[in-house]
Amino acid sequence: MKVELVQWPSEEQRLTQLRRDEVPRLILVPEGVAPPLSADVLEDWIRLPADDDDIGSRVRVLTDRATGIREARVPDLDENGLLRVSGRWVSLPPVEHRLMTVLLDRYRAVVSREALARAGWPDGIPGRNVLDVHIVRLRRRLAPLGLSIQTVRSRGYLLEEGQVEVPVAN
Amino acid sequence: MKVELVQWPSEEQRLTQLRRDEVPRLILVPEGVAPPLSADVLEDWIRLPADDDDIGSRVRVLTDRATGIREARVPDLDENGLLRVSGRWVSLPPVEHRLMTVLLDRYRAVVSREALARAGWPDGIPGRNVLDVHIVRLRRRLAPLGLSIQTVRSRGYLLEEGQVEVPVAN
DNA sequence: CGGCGACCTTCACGATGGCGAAACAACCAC
DNA sequence: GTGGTTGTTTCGCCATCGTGAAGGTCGCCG
Repeated sequence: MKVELVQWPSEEQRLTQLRRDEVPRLILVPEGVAPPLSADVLEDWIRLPADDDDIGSRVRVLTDRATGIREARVPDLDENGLLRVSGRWVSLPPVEHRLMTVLLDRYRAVVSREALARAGWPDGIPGRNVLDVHIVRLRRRLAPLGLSIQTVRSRGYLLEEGQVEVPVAN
Repeated sequence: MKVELVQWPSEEQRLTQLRRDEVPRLILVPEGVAPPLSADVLEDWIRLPADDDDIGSRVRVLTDRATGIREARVPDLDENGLLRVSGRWVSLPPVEHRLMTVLLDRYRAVVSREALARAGWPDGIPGRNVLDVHIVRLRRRLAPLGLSIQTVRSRGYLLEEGQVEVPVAN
């Protein structure tokens, strides 16, 4: 995502526009002029005259933030079992495809084992342990995509992006 | 919330600590030294020598962001025992789930031990010590989320955000 | 002011059960 | 055959929860 450079205060109107459009922007503030203050994380400013490297550093941070926000989106699963997330993809076999459909419907929320069992095996679940095994397999398949399935003990499972829950010592 | 000023690169270790503790910080970068880059919205840097007003401006923005994030920390407990606070979450086992429900109902207010005991064990409390033990466990689980349970001696317990050390006046 | 007792904190231990994961076998598609 | 998918068995870890016990802190009372 491109970062816009804004002259201050001469381009104030353009700044207003960029803020409304949620475009990342770096404001160039001449000596002796007060910078416009905003808590917006997509906005930054720098005092002129400034080193090109310093401008580059701030632009880079703004870019990272913008792409970070952009990539916080829900993964996409099509009817053929192709799961796409941030450019990469994997193909899911039938059972895991059905499981993943439910997990995505309740993205970041808990899905009970019963619901998963019904989705994965509409004609009745074959064994008691099958679900566990398929969760393990699904986990391995999702890991390269930055997705992870968290266990919520005695309640079910939860699909979210990457991070691992902090273990607590007892 | 206080913004910490960090010398770079001499105070690198302190910076690591502040990042982990999610303390807002402004990094002071001498001439000719590359600033540390981070997309963290609670971090900013400024090139030395810097005008006091410019430092003040950046500190202020960081303060605004920190308080904004802090205020967004409204704990949310769902029916599955999932406790969410500002993006992060932990799953609470049945007993702690019931205890937490009462503590959240009376957020920032004192809840008596009797009320907690009734909520946690509707069929009668099994032992005299059980509640204490579960409070300890709940405390450890909440700490990573920035929540803490305070003891009000002979009155009960109180749930609030992040523990603050308050010295006793004499 | 010193000590007692109530209240609170924390650890360690064992029982129980949920869950993870490897290994194996059967099956199917190409 | 070769490789991918699915179900089963089996072993064992570890989270949860109650219990006992060892301090620690604080208020109150003699």
